[in-house]
Amino acid sequence: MKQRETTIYDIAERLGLAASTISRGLKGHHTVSQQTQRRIIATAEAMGYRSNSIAASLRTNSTQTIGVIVPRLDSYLMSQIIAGMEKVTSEAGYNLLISQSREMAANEARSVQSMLNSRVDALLVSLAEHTDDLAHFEACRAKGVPLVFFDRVPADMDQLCITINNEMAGYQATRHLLDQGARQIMFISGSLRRNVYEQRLAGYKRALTSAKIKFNPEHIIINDLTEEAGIRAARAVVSQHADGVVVTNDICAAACMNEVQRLGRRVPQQVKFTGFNNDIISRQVTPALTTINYPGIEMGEVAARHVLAHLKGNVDISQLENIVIKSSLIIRESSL
Amino acid sequence: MKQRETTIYDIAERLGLAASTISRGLKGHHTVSQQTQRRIIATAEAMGYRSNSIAASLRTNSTQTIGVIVPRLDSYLMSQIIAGMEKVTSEAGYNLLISQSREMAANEARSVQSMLNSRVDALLVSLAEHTDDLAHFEACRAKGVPLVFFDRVPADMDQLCITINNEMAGYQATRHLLDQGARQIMFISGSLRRNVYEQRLAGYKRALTSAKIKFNPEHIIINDLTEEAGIRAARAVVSQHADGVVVTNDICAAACMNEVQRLGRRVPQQVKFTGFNNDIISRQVTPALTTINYPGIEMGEVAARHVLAHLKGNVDISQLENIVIKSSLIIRESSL
DNA sequence: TAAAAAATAACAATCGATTGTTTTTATTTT
DNA sequence: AAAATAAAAACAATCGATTGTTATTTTTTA
Repeated sequence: MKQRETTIYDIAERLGLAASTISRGLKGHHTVSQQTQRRIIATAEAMGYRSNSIAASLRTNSTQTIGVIVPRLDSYLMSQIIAGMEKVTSEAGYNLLISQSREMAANEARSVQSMLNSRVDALLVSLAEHTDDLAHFEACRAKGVPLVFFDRVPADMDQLCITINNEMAGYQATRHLLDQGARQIMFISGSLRRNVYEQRLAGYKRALTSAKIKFNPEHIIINDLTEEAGIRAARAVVSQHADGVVVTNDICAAACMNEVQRLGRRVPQQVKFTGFNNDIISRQVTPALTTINYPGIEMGEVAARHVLAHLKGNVDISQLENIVIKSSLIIRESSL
Repeated sequence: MKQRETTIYDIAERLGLAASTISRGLKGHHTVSQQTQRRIIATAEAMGYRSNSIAASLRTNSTQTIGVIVPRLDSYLMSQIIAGMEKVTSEAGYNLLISQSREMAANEARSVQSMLNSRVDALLVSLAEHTDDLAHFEACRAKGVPLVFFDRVPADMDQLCITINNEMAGYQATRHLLDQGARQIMFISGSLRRNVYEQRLAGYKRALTSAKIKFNPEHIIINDLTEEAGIRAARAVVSQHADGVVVTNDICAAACMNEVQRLGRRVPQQVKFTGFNNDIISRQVTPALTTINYPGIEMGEVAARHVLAHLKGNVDISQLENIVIKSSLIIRESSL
């Protein structure tokens, strides 16, 4: 039972003015006298008037809304990124329309469509694991809707991408374990279809090469980086006699490390671990987990700020290719 | 540089039909012949037509959008709840407009206004810590916008609320520690202005009473439940010679428990801990943390399903007062 | 004081889809 | 074949705010 809402026409009628005058009066346009403005605002207030953004959007062709599509919402990193975006956009008067692909390309495509139908002013996207065809983003270009990728970005698309230096982070984590004396270093990662994992692997390989250690494909485990996956991976860590493990996610790393200890290996003495993201869990697990600081909130803020600047016309994101947020290795007991 | 979009008028012109026929044809209305429908759909496809939801919303007075306001987005529990909501609503063709109050009543009020301006079909809210005046929700009632609270709900508002049984959970956690022999049990909690904490405290007190233990106000610590707060609280736990600690959040509990161990107390032998939420961290910390399973995803799903059912007219939420999601104590090593 | 200039406010089209009503066309029935 | 009915499509108003243009006051200037 939606009530009929008060409109500018109602106010106009009450005051014996034209609707256009109400519209201008409400936003302090100089062609409406101060006195009339005060009357309009007072009456609007009294009548419980609330501007209908839908009508305004239709007319102005701008919704003050930004669409966000992430692989999954129930992840600490993603929630940090979104929190950063929300802070920046809400301060600028923009709303956030959010959806999750749940790692499926079909859902992602549906979301893009739906958001374009909702006429979002811009789109911020982190790719689903199973997205390989990027055709569903073509519509953004066609409609002129700014598109920015973050974290999980496409390999070859002429579009602004916000990432950390994943290759470097993978290198640093691996290099650190090598420096600590590890020689049989395993690498546990999410699907290599996604840049974040593929590049971390590249960094891992580079570190091995730099230490003149031959890459062993058996040392690579690809899974979904959940707790359960970490526990499963622990058996391989033990059976492969690994003395170091680079995991591309703290949750999986923590679970794996705990299970490895349960299986009788001592961490860090026998097996050293590094994780990824600097999740809270990395600080509270025993031993504390060496990890890569991933500034999620900042990534969200940067992505949002660039999109807003582009919408204001201050920046042209089509002139930008890549923005790299600074990450860093945080060394804790799990690798010493 | 937004392109001009294809409209039903463009399609109408191309086919020599009326716009109304295009509109009906696109949604398979029976007054448009099968053959014409096929022609319309094919042409729409060819012209890259995308329905403008804004225009439709204006006309139909329904946006297929649900607003969500949470105290903060970067919390694992909240992200689980939102994930549950997103799953249910997206399957029903609804979008989610999300904002965070960052625990401030003013932001919350602003979000309500903004969402009403955006004409959301319904509103799902979890209260900010500092909200005591609920006047900003009055507008929802006035406009007839369905309003459902979850997790952090108002004490006295005639509105549907989705919660767990916080009193019972607080009782169970405390009772369990008592059963394990603890007698000096501290209670670490967020602001008692919010039902979730106030009721857990009530459960704590009831458990003490049931064991004929006098309530000691010095055993209550109120903080913001962060890691840092947990670490700070650890000193009090030690100095008060507590042998049991009920913490209303796993992150704070894990941090506190770790710090208490660092300070030389043995857990669970000397001090037993229980947390809240069944966060991943509760499983990975050492010793594993006894906690209350808080089904966040399910809470989000239930909230969303009820709102959708109400919008469809299948349920009248104004006839419902409270829906309690089942929670349960999960016993792990930290309390044995 | 009349004309020019400036300040206010009204007029009217527009954004794009929806939907009740009417008209036209096609199909049945007698 | 004419009348009655059904099917298909057109017409036109509507949702509520915005904005370019025009009209009316008011103020200033000559």
